[in-house]
Amino acid sequence: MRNKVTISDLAKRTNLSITTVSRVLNGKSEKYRIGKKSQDIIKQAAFELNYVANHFASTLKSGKSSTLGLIVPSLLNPFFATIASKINTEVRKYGYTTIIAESSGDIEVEKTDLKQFISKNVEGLIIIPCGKETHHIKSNYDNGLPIILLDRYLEGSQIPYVSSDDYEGAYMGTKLLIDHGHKNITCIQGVIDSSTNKERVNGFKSAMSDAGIKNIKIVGDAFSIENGYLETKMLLQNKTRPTAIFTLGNTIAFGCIKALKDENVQICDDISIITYDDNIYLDYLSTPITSIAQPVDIICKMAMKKLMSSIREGNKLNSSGLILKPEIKYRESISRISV
Amino acid sequence: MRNKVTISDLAKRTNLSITTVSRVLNGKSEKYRIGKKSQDIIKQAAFELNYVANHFASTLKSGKSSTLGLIVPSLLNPFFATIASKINTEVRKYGYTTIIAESSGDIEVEKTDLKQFISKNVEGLIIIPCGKETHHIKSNYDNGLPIILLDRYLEGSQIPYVSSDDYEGAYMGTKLLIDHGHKNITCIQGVIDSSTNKERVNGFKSAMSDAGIKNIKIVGDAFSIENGYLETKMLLQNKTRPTAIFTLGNTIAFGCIKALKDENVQICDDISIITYDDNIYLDYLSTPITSIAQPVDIICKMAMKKLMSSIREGNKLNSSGLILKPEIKYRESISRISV
DNA sequence: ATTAATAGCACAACCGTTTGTTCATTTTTA
DNA sequence: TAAAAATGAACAAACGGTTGTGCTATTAAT
Repeated sequence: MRNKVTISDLAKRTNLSITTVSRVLNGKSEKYRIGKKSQDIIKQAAFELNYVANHFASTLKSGKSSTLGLIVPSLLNPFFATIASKINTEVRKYGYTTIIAESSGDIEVEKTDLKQFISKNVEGLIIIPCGKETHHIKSNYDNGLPIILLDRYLEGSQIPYVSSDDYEGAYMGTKLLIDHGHKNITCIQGVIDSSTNKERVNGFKSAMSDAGIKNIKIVGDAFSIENGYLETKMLLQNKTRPTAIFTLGNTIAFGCIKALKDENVQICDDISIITYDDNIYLDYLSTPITSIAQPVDIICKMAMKKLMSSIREGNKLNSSGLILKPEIKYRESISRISV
Repeated sequence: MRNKVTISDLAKRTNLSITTVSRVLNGKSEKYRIGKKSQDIIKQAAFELNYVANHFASTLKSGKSSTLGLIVPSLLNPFFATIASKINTEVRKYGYTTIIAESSGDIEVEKTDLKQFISKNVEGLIIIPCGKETHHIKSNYDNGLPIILLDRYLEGSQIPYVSSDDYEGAYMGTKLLIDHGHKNITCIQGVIDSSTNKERVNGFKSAMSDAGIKNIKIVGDAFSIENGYLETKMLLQNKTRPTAIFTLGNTIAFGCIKALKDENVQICDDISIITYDDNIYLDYLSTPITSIAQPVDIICKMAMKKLMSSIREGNKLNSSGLILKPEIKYRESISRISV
């Protein structure tokens, strides 16, 4: 089996002590006054032997793992994959490493993942929670582990989060539809328990009420293609079809689009569509779909900034949420209808 | 700061030795004849204190990290994100954990990632190599670390891989175009150095030659939307446009589609398209694009099977490649033209 | 009633680092 | 020139587990 070169190999080779080698390699030569010559010898040897410190040993001793844990529902969803990727590159800038886990939307898996992360001494956690259960997260947060929630927050948990203003976004989207003359709008929602969904639904409702529209229809229960597909299929059975559909997530949107296609309903011409969450592929569709885009990039950067400062300065993250403004990506899926 | 409960906390609490606690918690009670009563006491205590073994300490001692490293070019590309997700869930079944790194297509990053993985004692590596450089990987492989390449292989490296038959796939795709009467076909390729690309290009060429077509046009140099976009734009400038385009990757395809749209060229009617790599979104396009789909699921499962057996039995992976058959996903982007 | 076997558990070394402290030299200061 | 300060490097104790081996009480065998 492979035999890794250890710090003591370097010590032997250079005729210096393990201590000295460690210090040089950790950039503490100054602090401990290691001679320039010794430094060079050690560095050279480390290079020649291609030495890489055993991460476990150093972490065990120092307690610093330089590792952050990220839990996302699924990488299959491009929205989350994008977040994972951005967080990943962002983390790298700080000299940290990310370990990624997928909860598959299963709270039990999320708990297991969390435990694994803890056992790996992660210094901080970025979580897109998949349920409304908060205890497993909260207990670690209360214990002093820096944690930040992304995209969704956990009600009443006091755990800091960064997300965009889902209420506002949904309000904007709905208003856009209304301003185009739509009154008969159906909203296809995602996981009912999620904060994200709740906010969006509220935004939708408010916009409708504010416009004096009484008939508020909300259907669905999952952020999935299937949900979008099924609900749309059912919608199309109704005697009076809606003139517009607001899907609260891009997977839902794609399911909806599929159903519309199945039934030969023209997007925009027959039914207008707007969806929450942008997705690059929305642009390539037969009819490009207008969307409410979250500033994913900023969200990730902000989250990392907060998290890292908490880790570095050891100050507890203030439990407030940071909410960014979403924006509309105008495309061609909304028609203007006259009453 | 959070103070984790350690094994010695359990020992104290149960009035048993650290040794005994460790053995019980590791399921070695039988082997070391620990009394039933002690077992219960220990398990109970562990449960109550929510004990999680320090992963670093145990790995350090045992050498077994139960961790696999996965390096993909980028999670932004749904194809790779899918692989990451599948590998991730597959690995979980084996009781292992995956750590994911993105090389961003940068060989230097790939090297750094690799080093990090090594320092984390990964027991095995799954890599989608981004370049043609092989040394950093090969040296670890030769050292006895189980490594398996996915999707692409490294020429002359003898490192085992699992991929689909790119030559065959490209041949099939090209033939499909030819069978529909196309002769003037342009192929937009990806990274020229990659094995994947080479095989596909060869498959394309062979199919063309076999059909007696002399005029073989190949352009492009990256698996990116931009490359697809730019090359297509240029193609459209030519006096005689091709009647069909074969894009060698789905990102390229999307770039191509965008360009076509820009120039108001109708897919299928004006120019036929087929692309390598399936993508769920290909189905939602104005004209659904026919593709050569790799059996991603099987590829991931096979790779894991090989890798795990090598890790478990300690037998060196035989350096052969496993090549699976791709298949055509028929959609609506190819027109039949008469000569 | 002895001795041998077995059950039940603890000792202590070790995994590869980090780090407070100590020790020996050399240089500076008075 | 003796004492103080600065320089350069090593000792040894952790970190939190794992594991070969040894020790003591029972129980079984003779």
